[in-house]
Amino acid sequence: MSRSNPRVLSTLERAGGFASAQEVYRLMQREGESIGLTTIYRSLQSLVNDKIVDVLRRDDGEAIYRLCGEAHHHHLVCKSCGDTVEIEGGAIEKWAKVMAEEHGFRDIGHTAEIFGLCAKC
Amino acid sequence: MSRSNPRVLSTLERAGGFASAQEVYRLMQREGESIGLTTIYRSLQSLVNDKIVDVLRRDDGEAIYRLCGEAHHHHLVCKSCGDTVEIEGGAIEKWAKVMAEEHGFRDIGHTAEIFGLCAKC
DNA sequence: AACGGGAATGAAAATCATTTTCATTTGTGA
DNA sequence: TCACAAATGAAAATGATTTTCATTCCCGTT
Ligand SMILES: [Zn+2]
Ligand SMILES: [Zn+2]
Ligand SMILES: [Zn+2]
Ligand SMILES: [Zn+2]
Repeated sequence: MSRSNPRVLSTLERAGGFASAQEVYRLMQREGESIGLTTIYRSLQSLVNDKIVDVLRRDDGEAIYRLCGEAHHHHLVCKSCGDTVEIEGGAIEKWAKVMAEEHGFRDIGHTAEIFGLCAKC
Repeated sequence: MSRSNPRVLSTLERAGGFASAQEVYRLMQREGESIGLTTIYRSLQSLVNDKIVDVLRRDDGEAIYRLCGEAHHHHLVCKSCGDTVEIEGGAIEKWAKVMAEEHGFRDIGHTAEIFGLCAKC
């Protein structure tokens, strides 16, 4: 596998930590950086593998990459404008544990996302 | 706009109420039905507009259409053998609603999955 | 410095779901 | 029967993502 090109991560940060591969590409072009789209896809994929960014899907199916902090959290995402709020899992954390025990599962993780329309949309 | 071709809805039901457009197409072909892919996309879109089916996204970005009224549930998946258990959302359902309200989001949906190692693995 | 091999890069082609175009067929009411 | 709108689907277009593959870059060794 390949390692992430640092300029890609840097651009994702500059984009507000939330963008599609195509958007990162256009942004870098606009700023005069010379890079291939392929490298952007590869770098983002590598960042996902390393759990440095999350990947979600827009309503239209395009993948959006989001820089994630260390702390475990969940997302509230606007279906229309892509605005994202990091939220606490609250009751989910216990729910996951209880459900897993109940069915004999161990070594668990979980994902939970909420999608909807934000106040502006 | 166009109205939904009834054979498409019937096929989606027969598929367990959960399939992509391409899967509906392949299923109808296998059963000897003559229909164009375009009509399937149009019909599914129309069913979505009429709120007869939901549309979600697979991890790979492909749209999957789900008959509304299918019981809402979540999954507990084994990372190793792929075994899957359908589970109730429990506290999650209220969590999603509360979190959304708190941030001014409306018209929401959510996803939540737990993954781990099952008893056999 | 010259060499060599593996990693990184990116242009171009391939893939694949979905949408658009547009010519043809079908249904329906006057 | 006629006219006309809606429905259909083949084919082309679109657009994101992946694959291919030749070239370039990096780095340690001779
Ligand atoms: Zn919004
Ligand atoms: Zn959590
Ligand atoms: Zn298992
Ligand atoms: Zn739920």
